[in-house]
Amino acid sequence: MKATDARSLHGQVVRELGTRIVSGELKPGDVLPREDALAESMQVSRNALREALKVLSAKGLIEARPKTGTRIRPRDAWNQLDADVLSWRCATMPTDDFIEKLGEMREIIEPAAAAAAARRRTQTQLARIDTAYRQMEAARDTSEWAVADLSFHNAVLQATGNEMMISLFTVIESVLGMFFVLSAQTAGDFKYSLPHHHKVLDAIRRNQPEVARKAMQAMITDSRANLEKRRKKGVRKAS
Amino acid sequence: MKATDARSLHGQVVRELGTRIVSGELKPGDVLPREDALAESMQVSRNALREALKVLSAKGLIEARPKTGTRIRPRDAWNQLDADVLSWRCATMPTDDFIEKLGEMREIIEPAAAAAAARRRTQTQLARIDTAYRQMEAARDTSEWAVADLSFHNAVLQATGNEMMISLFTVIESVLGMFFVLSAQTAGDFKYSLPHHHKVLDAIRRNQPEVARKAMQAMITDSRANLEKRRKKGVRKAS
DNA sequence: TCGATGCCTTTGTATGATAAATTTTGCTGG
DNA sequence: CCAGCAAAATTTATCATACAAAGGCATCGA
Repeated sequence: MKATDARSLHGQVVRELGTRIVSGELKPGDVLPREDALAESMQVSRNALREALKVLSAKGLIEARPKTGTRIRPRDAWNQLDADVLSWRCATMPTDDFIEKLGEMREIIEPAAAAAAARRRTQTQLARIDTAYRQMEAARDTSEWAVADLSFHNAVLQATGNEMMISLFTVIESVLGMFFVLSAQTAGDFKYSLPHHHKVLDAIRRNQPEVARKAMQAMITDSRANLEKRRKKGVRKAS
Repeated sequence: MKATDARSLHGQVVRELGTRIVSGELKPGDVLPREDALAESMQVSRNALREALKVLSAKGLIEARPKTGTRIRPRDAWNQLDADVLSWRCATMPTDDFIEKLGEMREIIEPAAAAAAARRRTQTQLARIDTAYRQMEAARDTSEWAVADLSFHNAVLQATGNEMMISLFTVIESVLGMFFVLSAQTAGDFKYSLPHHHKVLDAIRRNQPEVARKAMQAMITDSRANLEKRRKKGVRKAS
């Protein structure tokens, strides 16, 4: 769940090349310069560069072969659910299209997760969701709200007990991240979704899967509509 | 989507250490031997080892810090949707619990994907699904059926046009892989799910999202029941 | 024209050395 | 005896260089 360490040198190289690829500055099919040349141009040893290339290769962004060189792989080979890839996309390409897709993913994942959580949550897991909810209640600004909100949705995913579901938190994280950015300007009633969260919490507490699913579904539908509204109001080049 | 190349040396190291970690032979919290010692014990250079460690680190399996050493991260930090991690789990830990979770994921993803595909598929994408269906029809043995089945479900995911959905194909791949292994013994009517697939194809062709969703849902429910049945019949230690 | 063989470029692997970071230890002063 | 700071030791991080292997390209021959 943790992004690659940006402090280390090869971490910086990963981030640099990764963003260049994801942003489209380096297109699929392009071949990178030779390793020693690229290493020199980035002011790192070939060794550090190679470690970075291996990481990018693990994310499906590139592929290296002797003699042929290292080339960018097609977009559908990328590990689109990787935490770094998602964050790089969010950082460089907040197109309407991408936001829409993120919302779609969320709408698939979270209601199902809420239902599963209502079915199988342990006492401890419920307590964690409850704690997050209270922190949302107590939040005094958008920043506090943001971390509490993330905690809430993370706790719901945790309560499913399905580790693959939990790994999908990276997607939810991206969605909420975009939302917070876009709603930072209109800092008015940032707690408006509290009732929705309460319904979800309550349904999970009472072990009512279908109620939890519907409540979560309603919350997300509302959230997407809200996002759409703010996006239209906000400053944008293309109409 | 492609697993790490096992031909290269560091690829072998990744696989070796990865399976040892995922299988539980190396437990979370354990610290690996020092890099030079580990490199020597695995008969590779420290360089190749480090590249492997970086890849495992990118998958969230390990974390390295100076002086402290390299240690196995807790399971919920692992990138459970990574193609390699999934395949290593399938190879070493086909517990009932894990199969159940895979089925749950599939039941969440595929109906939603079918609905989205029915809504947005292009002509070309539909053609690809159709082609896969015909290959399933024409399959003469379980092996041919397996590749065609994978093609079909992959084509449906592709037709959603959502790249994150497409990346989830790794999960479906794992589920079907397990299914094929378990159903290899009873090679009787391997085409029994053909009508289900036809309904899905038809609904997607006619742009009927809810019909497609229900058809896919029915297919998966049936598939899970079937898997459960075979699993009980099969040779197992624990009842 | 086709095919095989040798060369050449690029990634893959190995080795040794130095830097940086962090924990531990030990020293000093109160 | 304890607190706090400084030095040391250990481990990863980075660098530099050399050689091996693989894959394409050209050349040469039939």
